Amino acid sequence: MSTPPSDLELWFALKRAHEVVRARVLADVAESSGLSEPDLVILVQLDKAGGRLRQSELAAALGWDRTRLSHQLTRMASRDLLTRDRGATVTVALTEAAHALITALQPRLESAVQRHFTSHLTPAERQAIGSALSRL
Amino acid sequence: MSTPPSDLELWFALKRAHEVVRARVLADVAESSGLSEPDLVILVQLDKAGGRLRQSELAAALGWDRTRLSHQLTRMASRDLLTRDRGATVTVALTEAAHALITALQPRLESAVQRHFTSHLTPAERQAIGSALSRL
DNA sequence: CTGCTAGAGTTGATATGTCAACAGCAGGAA
DNA sequence: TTCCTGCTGTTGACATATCAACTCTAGCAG
Repeated sequence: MSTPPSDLELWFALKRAHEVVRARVLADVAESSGLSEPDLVILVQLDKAGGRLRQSELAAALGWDRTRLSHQLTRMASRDLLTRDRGATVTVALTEAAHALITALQPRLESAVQRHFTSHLTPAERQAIGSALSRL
Repeated sequence: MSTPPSDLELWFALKRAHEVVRARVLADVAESSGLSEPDLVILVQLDKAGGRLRQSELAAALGWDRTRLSHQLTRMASRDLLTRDRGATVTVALTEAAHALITALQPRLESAVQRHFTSHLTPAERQAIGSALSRL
């Protein structure tokens, strides 16, 4: 019934909602694993790819730039979450420990996302959001 | 036609879309004003409130915690974008320069948001996203 | 008055994100 | 060969985000 949101209001609403959901999901993840958001997305991506990827492929899959990824991988390698094999190109691989961690974590992550995000959507909203996001 | 996205995929899609749109809008804003994202949201909020707010009200309006806001305001005050008047409580006010800046910037910001975000949505998607976001 | 408590802000340490500059290397063109 | 050029990755500087610990002040109970 209230006036429909302006473009700007819609944008700020998206930012706000994203921040809120992100904070809640990450709080769950951090509590059960000690992993941060960048840790998480990198481990999930590597796991999905079978445990190893060329660094540039990882960057492309995530949509990250080289610098950001390089810094993050340096920090993660220092915590023994992954290894870097340098050749003409660099290959990143999960460690045993990280593989076990991410395997155990996935179910919790899915339930957290469902609890804090998708469960609040109607089927129509879910469909609309899915199609809109895939287009952006 | 492809399988509908899982909860997790929908979540990662939201994160990715948010990052992409954010980067494009901010690139436009930064080019025309030199302002960063936190600069922008704070200036917009202050401007909307008439140019001054108690620091705690600003934090509540943005959904930011005290620490984050305090650090950010310190950096912005050092660039003469705002002033802090301390009494029993702290009042934050736009400077002349910042008010002029944000006034001139609003039209560009709206067009950037429209160009990079809302113009890609169908009316139905827009409606669904608006209602879903307001609920989260 | 003393002491307690809650709210508001600040500070310092550390993690993360962004930018510009650089290094190394492969594949050609000259 | 030498010299480009593009691709990949690193580094250092700085901006931003997060966390824990701290100060300060206003109330308020005893």
